[in-house]
Amino acid sequence: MALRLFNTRTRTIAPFVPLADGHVRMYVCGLTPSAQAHLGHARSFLFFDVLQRYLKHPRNGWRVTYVRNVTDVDDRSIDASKATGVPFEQIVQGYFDAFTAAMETLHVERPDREPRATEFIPEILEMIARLIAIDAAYVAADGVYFAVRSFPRYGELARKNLDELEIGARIAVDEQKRDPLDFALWKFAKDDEPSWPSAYGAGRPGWHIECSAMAHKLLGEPVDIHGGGYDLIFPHHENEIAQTESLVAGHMANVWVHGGLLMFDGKKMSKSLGNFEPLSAVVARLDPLAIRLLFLQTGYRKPMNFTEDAMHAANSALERLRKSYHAFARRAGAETATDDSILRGLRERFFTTLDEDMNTAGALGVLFDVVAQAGTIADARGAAAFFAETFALFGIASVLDRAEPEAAEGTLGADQLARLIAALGDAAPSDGIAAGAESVMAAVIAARDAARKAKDWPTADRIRDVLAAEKIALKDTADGTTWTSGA
RNA sequence: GGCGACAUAGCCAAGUGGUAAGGCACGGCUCUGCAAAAGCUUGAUCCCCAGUUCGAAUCUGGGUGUCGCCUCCA
Repeated sequence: MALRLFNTRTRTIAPFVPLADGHVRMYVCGLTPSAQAHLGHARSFLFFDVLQRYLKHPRNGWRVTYVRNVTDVDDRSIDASKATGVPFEQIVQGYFDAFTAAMETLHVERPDREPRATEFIPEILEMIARLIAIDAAYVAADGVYFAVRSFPRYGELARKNLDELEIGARIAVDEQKRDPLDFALWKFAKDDEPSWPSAYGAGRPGWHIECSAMAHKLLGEPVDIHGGGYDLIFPHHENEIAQTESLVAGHMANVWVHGGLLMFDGKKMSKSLGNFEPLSAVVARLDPLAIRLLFLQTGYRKPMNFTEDAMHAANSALERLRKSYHAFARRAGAETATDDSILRGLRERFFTTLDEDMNTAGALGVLFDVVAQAGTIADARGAAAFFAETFALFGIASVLDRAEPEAAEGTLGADQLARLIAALGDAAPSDGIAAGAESVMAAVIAARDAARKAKDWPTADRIRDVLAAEKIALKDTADGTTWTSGA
């Protein structure tokens, strides 16, 4: 068994083999930082991150060149600039920095290249010139357009028919275009808009040509994998194909991979609907590793609804995996190496499951089978190593470094301390509130322990009730009693 | 209006022809003086109808519902 991937162009799952020996070239359409990034972007880039990790994993052992572009100039950022007076470069940089920081907390590895559209203006203009030369593009009053009718295979990727598209098209009819579906390669600047000079007039690149030009320049054709979200299939990727394949023989990409969209409240998370919380805020509020786990628990091609309930479930699941790993690690110290067919079987099943179109959810299920079969697994060291390996693959390895939860945690307000001291009576620390939460709680716990030793259950339980009223929970463990405050 | 995807236990979800993984929650059990924590553990015949097949959640046809694309969008 080896890796198989679903190819949007053929709509089938087929074995994935790098075109160049042992080297995978992957181009993923990245962010347009003209607004806050959201969890939907994270889901998509998280998936390609895991894919990229797996391509490099010893199981496949390929070298990967991963390019993810940045569309650092577009209508939205220019409009925002006009409205606020802030240069568009600054607006874009701000959103991009926030996005990058969030990606880092999510442990999404940085692609090898993150090219920006504005750094490839010459390449873009060269491609436009070549398209004009073969009559696939033409100059109109407000820009340069690609003539979709010049490309016979237009619509092949999205399985759309040009004539049917036009019947229901909601595109504003533009007299300057030869066909309503023609799209801009170059947009002439109005008044004082940011622009770059060109043979046709000062302007800025259209979105689609950027990716064609950057992929061509940095990776060439065909790339092994061209990816993005499902919403990019049409028109973005269709247009990229039309542009590039008008100029080069064959396909621009061997496999087209598209990630399912993230929904919120039953609707696609999107800039236009604005139905999302900024990614930077989400990442600060929720455990980024639990977010990763949550996304990996659903097939990457399926639409997925984001809910707080699912988030909580992922938190618990992640915690369970972490605990199981630590249990194996503790056992591993004492044992002599063992050959373990059960563990080997589970490991093999993990990878054959993952091989089938990156079935991370199924593979995760195998991981939980390891947890469930902990008792029958003899090779604890091997199990710990297997966890470390798979966690690294899924980008959640750092959860293994997390220490066991603090024995005592939390802060208490002065009023809370005062009430506790009052309840303690003679057992309270002599310096009262000044003693601090730790000392007061130590006294409380000592008082309860004394009562428990004396089998004075009513007193012991009363103390716990007093604490409960202050939202303080006690936990009796083999090593003593710990407490936590708050929700 | 056109094109496409999805519909599995309370919630999330894997599984594409041979008698339904897993996670979370709930209930039960173990352990605890009790509780908490921890560990173990019980639940589904797969939206509806018809068909193909020895056999279908998995294939075909018809419904119903939800979502996406057709306009910037991962």
